[in-house]
Amino acid sequence: MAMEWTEETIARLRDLWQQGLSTAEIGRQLSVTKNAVVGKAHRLGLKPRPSPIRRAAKVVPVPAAAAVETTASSAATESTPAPPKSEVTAAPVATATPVPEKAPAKAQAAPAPAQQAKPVAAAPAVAEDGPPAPRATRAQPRATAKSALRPVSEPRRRSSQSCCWPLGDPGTPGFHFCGATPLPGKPYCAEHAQLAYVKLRDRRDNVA
DNA sequence: CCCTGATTCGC
DNA sequence: GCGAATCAGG
Repeated sequence: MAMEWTEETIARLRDLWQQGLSTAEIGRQLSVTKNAVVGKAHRLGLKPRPSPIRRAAKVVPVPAAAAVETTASSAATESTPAPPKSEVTAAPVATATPVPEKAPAKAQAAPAPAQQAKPVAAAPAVAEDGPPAPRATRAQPRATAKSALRPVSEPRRRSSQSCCWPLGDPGTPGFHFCGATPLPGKPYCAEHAQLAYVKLRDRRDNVA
């Protein structure tokens, strides 16, 4: 069954996406797979994040018919003779977005260093429910978390004006977000930020 | 092997 | 429209 992309889930997707979280991570917090996340993100039109790969020349059949219609309509708009080979696609970085540098980002930029410390939705007060409430268990199953967790100074990228801490189970009637005023540059309010930024290396074991 | 995102294509 | 399968780079 297809995921119900409600306004709330979409809003969350957008928010998390904007925060720079990885697709897999967004998926975990949203209880969907990374594929679903990236797929939806595409359809939503948002998706200008650094891609690890270039993926340009594939084994796609590309019959001779593809070369047709070059002259027909698009006068001088479309004319890509296709690069000869390994074209180091100069990743079209955000057009006019103050995207943080990549280099320094590794040390102190995005709130999601990935693979080490990540803001995860720890089970709020509704954890007793039992359902797929976001949880933060398994602190350090492996030694990957060698570095200490520290969000340090977040880049001033206020995403929303309300804490997006999830309360309840997404998809259920009672689900809603905290809504309180978040900390500057963070998606959560002061209280939830404390719970959110914990060390954790959870994998994908959604319950939904 | 782990991770990442991108694209395809059956549903 | 959705997302698993697949691809592809780090």
